[in-house]
Amino acid sequence: MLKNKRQQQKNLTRKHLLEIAIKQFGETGILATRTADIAKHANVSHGTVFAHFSTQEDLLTAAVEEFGSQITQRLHELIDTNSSLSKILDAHITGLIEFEPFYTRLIIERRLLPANVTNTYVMIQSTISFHIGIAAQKELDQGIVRKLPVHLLYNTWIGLIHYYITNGDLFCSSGSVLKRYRHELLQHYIDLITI
Amino acid sequence: MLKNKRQQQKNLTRKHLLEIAIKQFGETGILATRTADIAKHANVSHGTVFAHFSTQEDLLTAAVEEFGSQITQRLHELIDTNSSLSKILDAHITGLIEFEPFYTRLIIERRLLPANVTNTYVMIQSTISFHIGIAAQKELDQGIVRKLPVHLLYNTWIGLIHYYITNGDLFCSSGSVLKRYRHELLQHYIDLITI
DNA sequence: AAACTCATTGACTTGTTACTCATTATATTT
DNA sequence: AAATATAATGAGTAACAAGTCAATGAGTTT
Repeated sequence: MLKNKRQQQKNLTRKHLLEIAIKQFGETGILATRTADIAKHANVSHGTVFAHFSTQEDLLTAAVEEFGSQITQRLHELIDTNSSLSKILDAHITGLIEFEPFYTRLIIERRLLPANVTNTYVMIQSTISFHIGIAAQKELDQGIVRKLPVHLLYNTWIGLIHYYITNGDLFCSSGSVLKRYRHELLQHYIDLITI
Repeated sequence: MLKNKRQQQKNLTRKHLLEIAIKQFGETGILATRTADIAKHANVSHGTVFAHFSTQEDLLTAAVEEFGSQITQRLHELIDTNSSLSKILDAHITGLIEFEPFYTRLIIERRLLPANVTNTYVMIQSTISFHIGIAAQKELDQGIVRKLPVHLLYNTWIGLIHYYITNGDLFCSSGSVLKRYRHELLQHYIDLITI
């Protein structure tokens, strides 16, 4: 399949547009990025964008889904199912750091974006919540972790991480908030939930 | 001062515009609310908006500042300085609930708004962080609360609350997330931090 | 190699919205 | 009461950005 030059080229352009879109969304913000910006950075004409995606929303949806499958795949690779909770949380942060620019924009802007973006957001969260849930329950049974509802343990962790990400401008003027605070946050959270 | 009819009227219109703006921002979203919407709901012409505020950003800034002083004043009224940490957190939620629509939009959209909005945001957070800090330290000294850095105790609380607010669409389809989860969240947080 | 297909182009159209300004009506001053 | 000042009006302007489409030229088919 795709042996013919035209199809290959078209497919390549599409992939390239998505790649550039993800990059631009991360740098400029999702809502603030214009279709013309993406075209320019991808070295194609403005019209080409609409030859591949019928509307801006289509492009956005495709980019978010592409991002979603990339990050969930990476998280799956990073997480060892039999690890301790602490190791899983550490892997979680490692994964987020690799995708930090876009991930940051996604959690900041999600509520202002088309509804279908939420599907991807939920998928990403489910990926990690599943593993955290299992590890937390295990350590809870072993008496390592305090007796608290698993979903609240999870929400507390995500809440803390997202709080630092969404307020990254206040926590550090430039650079990655996650890199800077990962150890402090992980240590604090573990201290908090262990008996 | 302001004895003359014209000045009174002008001042009244200005206050009314701010009031309507805050209401509309809460209902429609801050970025999604157009100057024409505010004019319409305030029953004034579109031009009148610009007779009072030279730009949309000016209006936004004034509205956010007005909101900030209202909510911080109310929080001060609600918080009893000598209360337990639990009571202070409860008062905090009570205060947020009274201003929930706008507060929700503010924490969702803050990063996309003009920089000066952040000043008000920080002021609101400082108000509550001050009281929580004192109460937490007190209970920490009394051995009621686990030995953890106060700023992390605070960030965990705010992170949890903000997580529920910003993901309100996922936690409950309509109505106030804070009303629905206040007891669960407060109970969980107290369980988490007490020895 | 001629006919045809289609990815790409970029100037153009359309819709939106912040902001302007000459005009009007009403209050204040002389 | 006449002259003046100004709050409010709303039709009009300008800028921006998404989306369109006839033209182009390279690739594919016959």
